Amino acid sequence: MVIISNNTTNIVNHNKTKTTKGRQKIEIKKLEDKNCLQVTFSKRRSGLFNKAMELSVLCGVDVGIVVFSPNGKIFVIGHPDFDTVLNWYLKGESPPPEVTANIPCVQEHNKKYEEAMRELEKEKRRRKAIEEEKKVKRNGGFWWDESIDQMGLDELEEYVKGLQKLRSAVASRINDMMMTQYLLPPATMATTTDHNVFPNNDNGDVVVDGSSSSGYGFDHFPQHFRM
Amino acid sequence: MVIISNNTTNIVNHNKTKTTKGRQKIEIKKLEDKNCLQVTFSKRRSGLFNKAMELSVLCGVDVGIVVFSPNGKIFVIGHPDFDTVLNWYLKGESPPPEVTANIPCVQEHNKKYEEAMRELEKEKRRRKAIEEEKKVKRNGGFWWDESIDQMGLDELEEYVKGLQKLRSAVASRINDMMMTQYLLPPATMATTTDHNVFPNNDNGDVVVDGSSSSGYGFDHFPQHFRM
DNA sequence: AAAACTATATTTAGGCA
DNA sequence: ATGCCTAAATATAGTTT
Repeated sequence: MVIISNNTTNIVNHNKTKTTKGRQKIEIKKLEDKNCLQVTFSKRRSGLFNKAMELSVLCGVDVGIVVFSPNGKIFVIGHPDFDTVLNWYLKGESPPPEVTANIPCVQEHNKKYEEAMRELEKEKRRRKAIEEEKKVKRNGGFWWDESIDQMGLDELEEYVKGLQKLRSAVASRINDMMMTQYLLPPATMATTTDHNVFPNNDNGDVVVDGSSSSGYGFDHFPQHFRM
Repeated sequence: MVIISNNTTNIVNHNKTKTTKGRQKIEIKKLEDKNCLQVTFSKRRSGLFNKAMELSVLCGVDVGIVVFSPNGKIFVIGHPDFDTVLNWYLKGESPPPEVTANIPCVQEHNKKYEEAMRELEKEKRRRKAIEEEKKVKRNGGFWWDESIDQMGLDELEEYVKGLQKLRSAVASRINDMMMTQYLLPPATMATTTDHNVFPNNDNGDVVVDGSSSSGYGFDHFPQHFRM
């Protein structure tokens, strides 16, 4: 005898007929049924964002996710918020360390080692960026000295490419300089506590930032978005 | 009588003593135990990346995730790869549509409607970006006409801010122009099929790109990374 | 096309090698 | 810290409203 609670009434099911088939196993390959795909996308995106925020809270780490929906809408989420995380990534930096780092000199050695390792990892990126910078400059000097209002579409696209390279070159140089300063004796270390060089926090109007800075409402995401 | 398979030997447990406590419920708040936190981070990051790639395959969508580990390492994953997705986001564009869109005129009407809605959504962003552009220009004209080699750290940071604003203004203008073209009669529509304006696919050397372009190895992530 | 619901598939906390 | 194990906790496919 199977008893099925229906939240309001108890239904006694004398035959062992199941009311639903329950969760079925599926292959991980592109869903064909357009409707099913839509529903699955919604459910799984929610699940993914939940997991991301749980990871962020449990481990005190920063995360950013961007998803393009099947209908071309963009969904983002992040802690502290997507754009901030993005900029840390673009700058090749880590989020500012917590103030727990102020325990004087115990972890000093460890810290230096980690810093050095990180620098090593960045080396490749930096070098590549510098090469790009050089290439851009060689390519006719000050190509950017124009107003974009007169450009056509193709010119604009070229322009954006150039900017992209230049930005990454600049970011790289900033890293370089900061690193150099960190490696000097502590007395001469500049007080560059504010790592947030890129200030674009205009994420609210991209599409949706489910619970990014809204105190982690894990149980429900804003339902006002339509894909 | 409980029979517990131990992979190699069968252990018959006559008492109903459980061998493990199994999964315990935990609160979603920062883990205190440093060691536990580390383990949980690894496990859950794996889980998160798996879910992301499943979502990507099941729904045929593009995803990007970046996570800063507790030890300051950066983990990224994405489809087709993180940097590509990132650039789509930065440009405010959608990934290039699949060629399935060639079914002649049935969904034509629907498509136009969706396009219009998307344009509407972009309007806010566009306007804001244009305002920023104006502000930047008013702010002394061609501030960018300098070489970055002579700049100090503070100047560089200001410079990057400016570039950031300019880039978003340019991206916005490109969107604008493309949209305008799309809305003209089909005969005059420009053939701008290549949406990939930003080509930086140098993600390999950031930290790790678990299975991004390696054919979705869901069951195992590269284990050569150390946090 | 978004909620609720059920039954099952998957994930993962806590141990241990 | 990675891999495996178990049992319990979640996530979610399929269905219904």
